[in-house]
Amino acid sequence: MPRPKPTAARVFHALGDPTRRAILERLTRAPASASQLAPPLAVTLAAVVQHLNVLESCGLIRSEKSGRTRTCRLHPAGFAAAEHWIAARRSAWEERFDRLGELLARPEDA
Amino acid sequence: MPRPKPTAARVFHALGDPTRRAILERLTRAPASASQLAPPLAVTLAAVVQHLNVLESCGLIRSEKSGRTRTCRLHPAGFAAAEHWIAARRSAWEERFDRLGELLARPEDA
DNA sequence: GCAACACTCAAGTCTTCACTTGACAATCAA
DNA sequence: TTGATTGTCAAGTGAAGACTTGAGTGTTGC
Repeated sequence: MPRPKPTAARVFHALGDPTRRAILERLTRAPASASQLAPPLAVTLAAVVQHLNVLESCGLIRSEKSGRTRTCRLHPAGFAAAEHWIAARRSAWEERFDRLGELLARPEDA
Repeated sequence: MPRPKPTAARVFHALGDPTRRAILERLTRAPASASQLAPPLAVTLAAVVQHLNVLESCGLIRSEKSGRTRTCRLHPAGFAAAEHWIAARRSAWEERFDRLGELLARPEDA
């Protein structure tokens, strides 16, 4: 099970797919196995496993195998990577906005 | 110019593409026109415009045309949608985590 | 007016990727 | 041991979408 790195790029790509988002929504409620996740999604077990690999490879979930079942649970590292990316863009935007406001508020004595 | 709605689904799909993320990075520094954005991206102007349409349709940027040039700037609505989605998942996860901690910390007198 | 510019639109190509199928491995339970 | 369960692997298919090309529209400046 390769665990490359939770970069924002990988995370956003992972979050772009509706099936994967549905899996994450389900896992916010409780950990689950692949065979538990598949039925409500109307896809094959094999497809679910592929999605789980994507999610795990970018740090959004962790899974551990005991016996023949693989239990998956949310992992916040991937979420943090995405949040940081967004927050950085947002703060840069707000900073520029503030500077603009300052400029506009300055008394026009120039 | 259709402006459907900044849903998290649309935003994550938009953020999943590296070229679009590069455009957003560029726009955090300053507003820009399509022809200004294209050269460093090594794609056609037409491709850039397609990306801009995607970004605008999910609320990540706004653009206004004056004369023959279309100026694009970041717009925080789309970012907020994505942030809210992540925050909701994260808080649900943390709440469950807290309950688990409570359970484990409870004196084992049962 | 005319040429250069900035963008728009409509096909069409080509790659990526979500999904399925079918075979296989490992584990559990009777 | 045997059969059912759970997951893994390897192709292969089909659709979505990123990108290009080429033609066209409106704008600016000479």
